[in-house]
Amino acid sequence: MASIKKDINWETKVIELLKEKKLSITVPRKMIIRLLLKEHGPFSAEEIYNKLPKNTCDQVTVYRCLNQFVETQLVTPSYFEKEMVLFEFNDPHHHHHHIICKICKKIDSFHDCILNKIETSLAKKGYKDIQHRLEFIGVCGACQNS
Amino acid sequence: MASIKKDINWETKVIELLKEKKLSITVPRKMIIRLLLKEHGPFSAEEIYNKLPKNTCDQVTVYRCLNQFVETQLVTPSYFEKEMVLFEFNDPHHHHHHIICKICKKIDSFHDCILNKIETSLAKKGYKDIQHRLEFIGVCGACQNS
DNA sequence: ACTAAAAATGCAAATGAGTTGCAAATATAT
DNA sequence: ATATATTTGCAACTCATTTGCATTTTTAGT
Repeated sequence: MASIKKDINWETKVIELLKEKKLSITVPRKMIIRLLLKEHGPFSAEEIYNKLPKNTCDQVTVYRCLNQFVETQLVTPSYFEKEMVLFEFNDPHHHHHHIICKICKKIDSFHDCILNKIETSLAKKGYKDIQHRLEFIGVCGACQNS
Repeated sequence: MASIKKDINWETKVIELLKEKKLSITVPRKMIIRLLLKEHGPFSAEEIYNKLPKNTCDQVTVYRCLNQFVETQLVTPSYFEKEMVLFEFNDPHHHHHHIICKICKKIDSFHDCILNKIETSLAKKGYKDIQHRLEFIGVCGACQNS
């Protein structure tokens, strides 16, 4: 009973999100968004595909959906390394960043957002040899009228 | 005369850098480092290959060299998008970050390094709809003794 | 609801940046 | 100068992601 109710709530929430972004409501889209809401990644496209119930959809569909979600900013991609794009639900109320271990590749996240504060907080967590990558993405003056 | 002298200086500087990183001195390595010192990227592996004088080396060698340079931190990679890794000489005295235009993909760089300051400075430069990606890379506690 | 038009999906095939194996060439150390 | 180790070129390969097209599902209009 409780779980049915809970699923109905997920369904409603997910449909709302898709409508907000003007994306049509399809089974694969709903399943992927629900997964990303329930489990907090970041996950690769392949991990997402594997986490979906068998026969939910083709792997190609996962790629297509994720691309659309990124375009509509429903989902945020992180580019840690070559061939390592990880996706996460984009919740503006839980803005955060990640740290990846160079060796074991485990990813941890933190909610600080000023660089020096961050480095201190990461050092306290036991990380050594910390580097960072900071990239901004925007629309330049020249492209604003096109 | 002046240009020969200048080239000799480049040669010396480049050899010094390679030795510092304990990399053997080869023609392709020297050429790639010299290019990255002379022109400030960031450049893709392909761009680098094309900028090298014809027949300097194979494209595979460019990939191999760049990977070694990244490993030894002689060069810094930026991951703006999937399949878009850009390389730059890593000069600790000119620490900076980039902004890419979502539309035209032109890359600009800036030297501020506190997030709010940065966003203000980018807005002054005329960018709109600014997002950022900040990732940290380090060695976690568990991996420090392995 | 019913139907036509639009959009999304599955499958198979293609793409393409980056990697790998191996023999030949080059660099390093003694 | 010679032996050993490293790097390079070439060709073939890999593998995540994309694309084309026929089929299915969704949406919007009546």
